[in-house]
Amino acid sequence: MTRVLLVDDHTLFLDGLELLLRRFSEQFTVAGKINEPLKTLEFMEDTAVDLVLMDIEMPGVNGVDLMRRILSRFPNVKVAVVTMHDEDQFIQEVIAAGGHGFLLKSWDSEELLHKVNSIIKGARFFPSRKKRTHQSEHFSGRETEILRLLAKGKNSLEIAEELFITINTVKTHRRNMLRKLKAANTSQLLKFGFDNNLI
Amino acid sequence: MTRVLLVDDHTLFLDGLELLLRRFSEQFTVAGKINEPLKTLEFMEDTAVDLVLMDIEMPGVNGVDLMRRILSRFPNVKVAVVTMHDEDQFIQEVIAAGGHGFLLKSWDSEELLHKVNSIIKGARFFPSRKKRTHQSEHFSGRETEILRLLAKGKNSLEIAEELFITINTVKTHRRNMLRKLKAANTSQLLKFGFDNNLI
DNA sequence: TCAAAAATACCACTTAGTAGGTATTTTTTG
DNA sequence: CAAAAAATACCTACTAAGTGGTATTTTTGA
Repeated sequence: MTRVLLVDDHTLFLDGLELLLRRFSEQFTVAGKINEPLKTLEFMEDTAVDLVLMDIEMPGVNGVDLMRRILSRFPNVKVAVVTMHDEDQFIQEVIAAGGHGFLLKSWDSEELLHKVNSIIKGARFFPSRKKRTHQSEHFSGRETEILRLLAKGKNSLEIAEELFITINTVKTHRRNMLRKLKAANTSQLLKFGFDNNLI
Repeated sequence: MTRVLLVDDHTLFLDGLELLLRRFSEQFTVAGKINEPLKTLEFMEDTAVDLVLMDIEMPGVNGVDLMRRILSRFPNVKVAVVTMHDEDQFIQEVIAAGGHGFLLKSWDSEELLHKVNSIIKGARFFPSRKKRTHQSEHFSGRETEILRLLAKGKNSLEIAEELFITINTVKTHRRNMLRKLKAANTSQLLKFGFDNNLI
């Protein structure tokens, strides 16, 4: 018997997952459904669970951070993310935080349940990174740094002064980022940055 | 007895809403759950429904357009949107399309069910626009529309062509947005848009 | 109905960004 | 160590963005 704790700011997600777990398998009990992510640890102090399924994009809460705290306080609990978007940045962070899986809300019931089962049995599941490598060669450290300053609204000259380099260098970095993304302008670059949580 | 049709690309949403409707009220039957939005009309030709609850942000499908087609073919059916984001742009479009309500997935079960009940009884429900005026200061509908196109990486000329206005007008709108935000460039504007869920 | 807000439009000018090429130095890594 | 990747830098030319001013028409809300 696997006791599952569901954490999401969306009631519908909580209900949906509960129904899914109950309908397709006798193996699971829903130990709790938590609407306010910050109360997760508090709940777990009182109630034993084997698996936490949590969203990662929740208002006012850093999902990865919460996951880290859960794993640090309860090292034997398995924690998997169930989320809307399969963004590489998140996936990497969840792996780094020691999470046990990265599942997508868009999957059908069967696939979702199959992955959850694998995780219970000790497997870890993460989407392959193929998307990222074919989507873009990734940005270097300096490039990402400049991207973040762009997102703050700085222009090339301001960035140059802040990084103690010339405006020529900043322009070269910007051009290289645009080329890598096949983007025509900074707006597309910023959208990529926001979507992939680089900013 | 109200026959409800659920339309969403996310299985979890379909299951969640079904559970919600069944648990809290005897009044509803789920006439169908549709995972592929394009098959909605086909389904409705065969099966009578009283209320359609549909997502509006679905890949490859224009939700507002689908709503329009449903209402045009079945004028007596009530159609409400249930979605993640309460973007004013969408709300206005749904109102214009003749929809009966705009509900948020983030609401708790009680609130959601209450609104659905009101809609069944003939009410129409849309989030007040107060939030917009206080949240995003003062961007007009047209301004927000242009902001979204900017976030897609379009330049002024492309936006002008898409909206059938001149580039001068686009530039005026952009200038007005920058002025309202006291922003010096489009990057700051985009950051504001992303941070405030306008994009 | 009437004033305010929004949407539309044009001109002239300055500044910043984009595109192409090229090249050196530093750092990383197999 | 040697090759590859990253960071640095400069040049020219062209394009798009941003600034300031002004004005008309349309829509909205009290």
